[in-house]
Amino acid sequence: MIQIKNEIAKIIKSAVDILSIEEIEAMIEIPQDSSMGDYAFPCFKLAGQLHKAPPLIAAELAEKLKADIFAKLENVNAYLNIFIDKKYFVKLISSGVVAAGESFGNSDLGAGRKVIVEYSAPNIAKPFHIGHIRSTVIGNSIHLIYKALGYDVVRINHLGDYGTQFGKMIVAYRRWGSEEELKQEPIKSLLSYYVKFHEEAEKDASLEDEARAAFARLEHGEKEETELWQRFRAESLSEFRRVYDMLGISFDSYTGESFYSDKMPAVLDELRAKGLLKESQGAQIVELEEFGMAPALITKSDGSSLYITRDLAAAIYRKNTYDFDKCIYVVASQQNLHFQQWIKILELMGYGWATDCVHIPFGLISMADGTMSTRNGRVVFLEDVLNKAVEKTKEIILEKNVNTDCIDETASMVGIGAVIFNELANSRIKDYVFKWDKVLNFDGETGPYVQYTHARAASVLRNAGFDIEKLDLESVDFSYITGEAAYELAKLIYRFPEAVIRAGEEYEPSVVTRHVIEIARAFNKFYHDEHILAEDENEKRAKLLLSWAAKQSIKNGLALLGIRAPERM
RNA sequence: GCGCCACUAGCUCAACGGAUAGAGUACCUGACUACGAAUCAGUAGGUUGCGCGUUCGAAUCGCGCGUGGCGCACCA
Repeated sequence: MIQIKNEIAKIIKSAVDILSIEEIEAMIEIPQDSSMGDYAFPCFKLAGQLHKAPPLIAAELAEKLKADIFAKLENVNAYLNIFIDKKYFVKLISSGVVAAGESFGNSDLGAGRKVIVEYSAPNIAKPFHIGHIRSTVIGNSIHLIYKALGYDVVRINHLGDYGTQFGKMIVAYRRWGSEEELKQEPIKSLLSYYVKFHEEAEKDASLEDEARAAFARLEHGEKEETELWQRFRAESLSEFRRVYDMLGISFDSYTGESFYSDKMPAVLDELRAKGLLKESQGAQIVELEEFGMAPALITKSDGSSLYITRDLAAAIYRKNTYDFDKCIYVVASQQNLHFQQWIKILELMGYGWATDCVHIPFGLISMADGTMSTRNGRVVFLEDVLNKAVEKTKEIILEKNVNTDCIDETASMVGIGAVIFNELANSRIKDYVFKWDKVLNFDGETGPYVQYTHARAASVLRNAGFDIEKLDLESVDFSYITGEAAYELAKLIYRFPEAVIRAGEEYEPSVVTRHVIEIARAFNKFYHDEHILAEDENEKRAKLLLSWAAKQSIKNGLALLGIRAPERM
């Protein structure tokens, strides 16, 4: 599809040749109010070199520039306001979407480049709770966005399947657990043992030492501990898979922390050989004071490993295995310091590719009565949230008497879509408090609103018997698209690919979410203001094509968020 | 104490250093005899936490302060 900004930049450059096309393009903006043009070029920066007042420059440009794609040029103060020929614009977007179809919004920016996205990474033997939704859903969307940008993407679920917590679990199971319980309700039982452990550890601190010892034995490969750990791991994984299936999420690799346990000695040797390791209070550390950071603890005084050690091993392993161009870690902002230390250590080890590793943090989800905590059982299970959302959707469908023969599937699409959409609607860095009425709200800027818009467009196209395959594009007369609402919709569709690129650059799925909302809102206004199934065949054909383009854009946008778009709901 | 992050309408949030700071929600009001009312439209709502600076121009950049969150050695 033709890049209008680039076209404008070329035309401006031909008149004032003091900036590069890229610089001009970066200066071109989109006015908030479309009465000030489809695009605008502020002339302040030219003033110095041209020795003229900005408004004068703008006026001269408005006078001087001529091109077929311009309907009108105006100058308001220092701005050159550019109005694109509507017919040209609408034709451009409609044919662009038709040509691209399912891949409208995609590009080849990342062709030939490999990206790893690490996300979700729940702790085995703990329930999958609402706090895990962020990494899971944000990471999944980032992977989809990078894929759309043409990158070769590898999805890794770095399971939290190792560490002292398993020592705790083993101790707790031995003391208070039973084979019987574990068989019947594996996750709930494991959670109760974990909670019990922390209750008891409050009274008896020696339990913590016992847990560390149990983990040390696990790390040494002792049979009994290993068997228990494997048991816990298998039970948890099958539970996680159930939730991933509901969300429609999968991974290329489930190599968690335990996978790297046998790769750590080599890392330790390397750190030692490079003179980075230092003993302190019986533990091995890397001193980072000169970089303004607390020292990083590499191994505990009992010799067992820590999180950061495994992350170092994992990064090196991944570089060797995948030779990535970029490795994206979608992990909570609480771990900012950890990632700063970790990346600094990789740098100190002499790995230039350390800068290709990026931590993408996100804010905290808390409960109204405090931080979410597995230890004291104050959690909301993600599966319960998804089920409730589906249930509520089903009630609404039945109430509205929707014409669909697959109520359950639609309810699942919309209910789960609502939860995902809600999660991806805001900037990922924002903290928020979990509230049932918020996650179950289907009015306003929500997933169901966007999906409804898609279904509505589908309905009009269905009623008209519109078939894009049989449409002769040349026969469509876009001069029938005259309304302001139609034109605003066309502009938003045109800009969808730019939103995808920006979302990728900023690792920010909400950029796509918001753009999809904008398209949906514009379509609804268009739908309301104008009669699509017009008497005049030519008018109808043009409007149907625009509707089809809107529907396709919404569908593609939702797909990048990991949400399906129903034909009816 | 030190570090990182956040702070915009009653609430939840937008806004490539650019024009009169925008949506949703809640309150009030209007529109289903055209294609789906899970919709659309209107009224009202602001000293962008505070101060100083940089700039032709600051919600946005810098410095200082305030409030809140998170982190800071054997958890992950």
